[in-house]
Amino acid sequence: MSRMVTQIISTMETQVSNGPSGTSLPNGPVISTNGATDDSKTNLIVNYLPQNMTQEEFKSLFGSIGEIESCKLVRDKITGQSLGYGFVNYVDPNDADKAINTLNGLKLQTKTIKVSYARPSSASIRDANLYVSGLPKTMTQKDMEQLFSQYGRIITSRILVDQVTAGISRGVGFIRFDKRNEAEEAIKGLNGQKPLGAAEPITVKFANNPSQKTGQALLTQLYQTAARRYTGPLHHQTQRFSLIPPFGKGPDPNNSTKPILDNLLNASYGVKSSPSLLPRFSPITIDSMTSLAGVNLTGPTGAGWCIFVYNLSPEADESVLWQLFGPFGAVTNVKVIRDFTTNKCKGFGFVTMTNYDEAAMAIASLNGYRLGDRVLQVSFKTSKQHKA
DNA sequence: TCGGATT
Repeated sequence: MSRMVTQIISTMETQVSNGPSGTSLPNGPVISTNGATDDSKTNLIVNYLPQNMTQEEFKSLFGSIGEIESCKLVRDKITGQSLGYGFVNYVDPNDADKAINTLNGLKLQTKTIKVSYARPSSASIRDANLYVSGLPKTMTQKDMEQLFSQYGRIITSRILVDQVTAGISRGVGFIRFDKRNEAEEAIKGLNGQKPLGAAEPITVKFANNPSQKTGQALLTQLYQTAARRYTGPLHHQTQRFSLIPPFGKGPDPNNSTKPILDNLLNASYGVKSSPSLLPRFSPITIDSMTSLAGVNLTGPTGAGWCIFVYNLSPEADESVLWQLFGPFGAVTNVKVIRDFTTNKCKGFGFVTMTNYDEAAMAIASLNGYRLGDRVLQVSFKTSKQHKA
């Protein structure tokens, strides 16, 4: 990769300013009487950035609004992976306001970015984000906020919803408090407790960093994107498995916009590779973010299409699922269900794929596929364990 | 023979 090595930024939600010039320019930073800069009207936090957006793309997008004093895409200290958020400090408060008005809610790939004023940097607001699971499906975001608000000021909250069933709660969500100690109190008070009228207790814990996809999921998506760019969809394995024609050829009555959106829906902004046998991955910089800005992605934006895989051997592991499903398209997650005590596979697992047609092709091809001495049963996951 | 979930 020839890309300039971007700095690895700590996981702290802090903005390190390049510092004021020391003189007060007409549109320059506001200097308070004690000499500290007041960034409250110029400094923005940007959330839900696409996983592979680069510092350069980030700066390019927000620089299109006005002069930037400093900006940072926040990355994992160890892996260098984007944590999906960043800070932009404008010179002119009017530009900060303009950025919120024009860029908040912008859809980029599968994300809808959030642009808002950043809170002043402080140690006490770090690690104040909670992950909540086991929520009753009927509980709304407002209900959840009400439950948690007794412990402090809530900055953000969210309940994750199922993409296919049009917004049914997945029973998990997030609550970010203003202060870490408020979050700690909420864990003490609510973890393992049953909300009023709920049948099951909820789990409340500190959240992981955003978008911590497995490295393998990222690699798989990169591979898919790169390979398809030059050879079209991988169908060598499809042909081995079935007589179904390769997908991606000819009109697709179910999704006529797919070719246009293909690059955006997949993991990369763009991957160029030499047309050799082994793909090389060298990200390219797109010239203008405006090409992305005009596109509104439609359809599922959530987890993807969940596939149930039955009749795996007790020894099966995640890698077999990656190998089986990866050739059909973008796989975002695989899971082998294991017995808690023996740690052996219970005979089934799940695979999540981004695109419906690829998931359908994988199912059509892999259902009935013989893996060792077993015949797999593969289908879309049902919502409940009842049979048809 | 259909989990656990990480914006």
